[in-house]
Amino acid sequence: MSDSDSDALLFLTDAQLRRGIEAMFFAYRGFTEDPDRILALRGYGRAHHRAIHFVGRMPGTTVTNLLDILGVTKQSLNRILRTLIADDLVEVRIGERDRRERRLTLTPEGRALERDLADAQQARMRAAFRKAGPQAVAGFRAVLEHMMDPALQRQFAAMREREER
Amino acid sequence: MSDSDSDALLFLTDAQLRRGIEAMFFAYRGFTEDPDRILALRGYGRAHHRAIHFVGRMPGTTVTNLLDILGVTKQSLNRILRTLIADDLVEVRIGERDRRERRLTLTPEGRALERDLADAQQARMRAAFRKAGPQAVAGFRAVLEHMMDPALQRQFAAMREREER
DNA sequence: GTTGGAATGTCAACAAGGCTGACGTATTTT
DNA sequence: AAAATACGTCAGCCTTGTTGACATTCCAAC
Repeated sequence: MSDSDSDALLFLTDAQLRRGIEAMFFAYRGFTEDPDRILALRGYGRAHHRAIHFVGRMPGTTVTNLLDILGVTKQSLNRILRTLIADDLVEVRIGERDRRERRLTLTPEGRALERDLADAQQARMRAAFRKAGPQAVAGFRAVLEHMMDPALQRQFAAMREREER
Repeated sequence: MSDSDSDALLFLTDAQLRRGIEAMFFAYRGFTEDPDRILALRGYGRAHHRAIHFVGRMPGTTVTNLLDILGVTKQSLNRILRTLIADDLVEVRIGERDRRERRLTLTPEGRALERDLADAQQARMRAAFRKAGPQAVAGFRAVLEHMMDPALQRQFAAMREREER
């Protein structure tokens, strides 16, 4: 291996990878902290946040679709969904074309909570993005995308397209 | 605001921030997946991984120090440590200067598991780093650092210095 | 020296939120 | 009519977070 080759690969050393791993761990804590505080006020947890987020993002989604995205069992999701429906944050309608499906949407109250949570989480993300600059943000996202499982990468790409429409 | 200003801030739109948030969520799943499989074989969870990782990184650390880094209650950590000690992965020595302290180190067996876990997690990180390139990796780390809480940022910087010695 | 407070760590009990397995009920597809 | 799909639910388990009560040790003030 030539000197320039090994130079070019210096960012792949064990030490560098370990730094990446630890950065990921510490940053994720910051990432969840602010919404966690809001959720705690209402006796909810992160699972509720995830459900609210993705129902808000894809209104009219089905339970099965949500299961794929969240990567939990239906029993687990059902428990959370049950409380959200009981608390009138999520609304269920029987599918029109296929009446086995349950179409999920946020109620006005659900949208309000979704905004609160998103605002809190986005504030920190915005600050980090601004301090790091656009180039860094592009890199941040590139690395994260490559770190996902292929199936999730596709999910992610699909959401991006939904965004652009 | 001039056109060039608004152009420069395009990476801070709500849509971009949302993409960042979702990327973070999906990527973290990938990030934990591979070690999770190894841990499951021995009946351990992520909490065990975190403890093993940081004890390996800072041999002779105390319980309190570990608590600061992991951000859980001492009761929670204690339960995990108890199993790791019983399974002979972590060794405890009473502090020499202050006999209230418990100094933690990995046993040879603990180091072996630590390496297995690190190898699994690093493999994915290395692949992502390589595909994204050195510039992206720098950006990735810059954004993550700015996303941490200030206290954790300091912890992170301290570990980096330890690295460089 | 003794004593009282602070720091360190342990044990017990509880809750959230994952999981598996089994089963029931509509509804659609074949 | 039979098979497959979408969803809900009951029961029970595990990990890992929490709070509360308690034991040990150190240190500093008296």
